[in-house]
Amino acid sequence: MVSYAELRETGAFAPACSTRVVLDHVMSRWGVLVLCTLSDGTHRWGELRREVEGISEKMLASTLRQLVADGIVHRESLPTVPPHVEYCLTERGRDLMDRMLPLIEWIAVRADDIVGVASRATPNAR
Amino acid sequence: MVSYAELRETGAFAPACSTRVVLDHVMSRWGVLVLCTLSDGTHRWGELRREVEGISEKMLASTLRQLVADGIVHRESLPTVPPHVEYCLTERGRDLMDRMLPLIEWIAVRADDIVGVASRATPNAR
DNA sequence: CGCATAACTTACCATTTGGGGAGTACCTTA
DNA sequence: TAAGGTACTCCCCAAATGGTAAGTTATGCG
Repeated sequence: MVSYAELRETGAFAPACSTRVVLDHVMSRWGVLVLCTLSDGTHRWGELRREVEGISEKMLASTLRQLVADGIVHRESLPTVPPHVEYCLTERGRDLMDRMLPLIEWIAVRADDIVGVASRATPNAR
Repeated sequence: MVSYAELRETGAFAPACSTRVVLDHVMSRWGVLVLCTLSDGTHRWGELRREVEGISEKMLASTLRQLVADGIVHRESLPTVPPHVEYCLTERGRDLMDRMLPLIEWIAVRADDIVGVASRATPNAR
């Protein structure tokens, strides 16, 4: 188990480093949602479009392209007409989601509470 | 331990829900970096500005304002001249970072490999 | 014949994001 | 009296983000 401080000293968080790039891919607004959905199993394009509510075709396409290029998501195109394309996590993707899901769950459970603090804007809160 | 599928069924990931709002605050480009730095202990404004390389004053201010409003970061202003302001994680923030740091570390360790896959574009990788 | 279907891509345009730099407040020190 | 240090806020503008809608490809079906 490495600490954040140790990693920082290795230069792992410099302005244009690979860590920041991966962070941007994986923790982007739509990236997180797509990955969570895929953590549930293989999904087709159309299913992802429906399940990740609010995503546009453009963003779904570019998000998936990025995650596939990063080796986190696997794309399988079945040679049927009309085309069927399936997406699932690679082993690397499953490893990643093993770490991300606990975080997502923690957030989902407490989210109402957290934005509640904000919207009530209680000056003497806590 | 709740699963993503179960959470989804509760409506926890609908388009403008609190989960997505918190996700946006906490997993934003600068939010992650500020939180990681604070997970290392209390920091002053000027220290954060230096340690989170590349952040502008504007973004540091708005990121901190958001995290403070969400009850994740605590702000303490010391009545000295010139002013000293200290930021640290709240208990909620420490809880959050307990979940986030393993993920960050996993990413930092493998980031070179991941973007490497992208630039090499190896079709049979992993 | 021509429409439907699935998974995209492309072009255009509005909104959002975010950088730069000046402004502010306040007391201390030269 | 003037400069300086600290932690901001505000305004303007350029650049990136992302939505909408139309186009594409290939074939089965009414």
